[in-house]
Amino acid sequence: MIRVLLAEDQGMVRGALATLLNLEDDIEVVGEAANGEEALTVARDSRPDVALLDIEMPGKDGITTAAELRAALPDCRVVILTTFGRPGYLRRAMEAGASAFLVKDSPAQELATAIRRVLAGERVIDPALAAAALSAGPNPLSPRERDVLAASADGSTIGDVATRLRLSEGTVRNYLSAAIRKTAARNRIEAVQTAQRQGWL
Amino acid sequence: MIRVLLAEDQGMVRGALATLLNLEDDIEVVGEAANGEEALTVARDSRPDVALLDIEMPGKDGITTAAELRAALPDCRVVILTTFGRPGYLRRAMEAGASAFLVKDSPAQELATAIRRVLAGERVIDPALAAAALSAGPNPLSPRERDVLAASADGSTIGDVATRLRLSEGTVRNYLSAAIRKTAARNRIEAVQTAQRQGWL
DNA sequence: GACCGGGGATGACAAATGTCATCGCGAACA
DNA sequence: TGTTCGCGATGACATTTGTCATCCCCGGTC
Repeated sequence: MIRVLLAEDQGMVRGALATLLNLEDDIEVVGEAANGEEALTVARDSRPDVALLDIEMPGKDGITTAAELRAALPDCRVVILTTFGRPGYLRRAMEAGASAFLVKDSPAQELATAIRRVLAGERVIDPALAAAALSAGPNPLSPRERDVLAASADGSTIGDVATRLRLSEGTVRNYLSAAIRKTAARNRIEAVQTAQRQGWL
Repeated sequence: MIRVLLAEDQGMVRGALATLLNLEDDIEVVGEAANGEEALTVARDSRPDVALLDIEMPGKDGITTAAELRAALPDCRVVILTTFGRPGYLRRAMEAGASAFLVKDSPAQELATAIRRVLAGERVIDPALAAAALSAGPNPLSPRERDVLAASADGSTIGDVATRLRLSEGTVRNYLSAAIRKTAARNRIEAVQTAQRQGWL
């Protein structure tokens, strides 16, 4: 039996996926979690063979969780499951040690297939997505530019961001200007959007 | 047997939910759809007792679909399923003739329960969400303010919006200013965000 | 007929944002 | 040892955005 841990914040989706997986006669869901923290503690107890991690979770996200899980349980393979097939997500997931990267758009039966293939030592990645991730290149934003852009994402004013990040307003403007240039945007709203679309935040 | 139509764009979630529902011995999924248009055509063929509609779908969204479905098949009850429990969504869903409003956060077994209760003539709504929707009041934005705010949501410049909506730049600024005031925001980014959070767009 | 309210517009003004040049500091690096 | 790069800052400047008063037109409605 393949022992699976399932981390997904939406209860209805989590329950449905668990049911789906438990119907497979070689798969058994041995733990469920609604966020990254929970996934780590549950994993330490249940010792799964594969952890299925959603990226978009409150608190600790799936990619961060993947990295910590790989460190804590090196034998446990990680399958990343996400709503958005963003190039930066894929890149970061691979760097965090994931063995597979699935988007929720794909048909349901691919989930069990991917789990089996991962356990056989394979890596499972949508070829089109892999190509997109490679052609998009790495994140061009410096860490600080990322911080500033992320802090601006909620509509905060430059003054707000400066206070929150303990920077001068001029500095914030400079970083934003650089981010806008690097994302080929016309203002920070567009910059935030392209950065998010690429998975750079 | 309760005949259910399932409309949800994410293949993996749709498949899992279908499996979950088919396990119930009084429920049968008689049709699946990945968007609103498809849901309508499938419904005309499969004549479901209940249609389960996701709001966030590409093309025709779940609420619009609900209204058209109620017109085409008056005997078919509508259950709205959504990721976001936004007050405006609930309000619009009810106005579109929905019998139930579920958020995907809630546990999986609530889905089957809700379907049975809806078929028994009940309405199923999370009380906390209902209270939020009532206390939030109706959408304060005029139709045109809504248009302009929605057109600004993607980071377009005022000039862009003016061109797209065939308005003068000054007019766009005026509408945006009004929308900012009504949403108690400090700039249009915040205005867009609160409007989206309330389900006003 | 008078009186709204919404849509659309103009002009003026203040405030916020974006751009650029320039500086200092420190760490990495060839 | 000099060079490069990221971080942080300042000042000046042009542009964009947000606010406000004021106007016109039109379709209700009292």
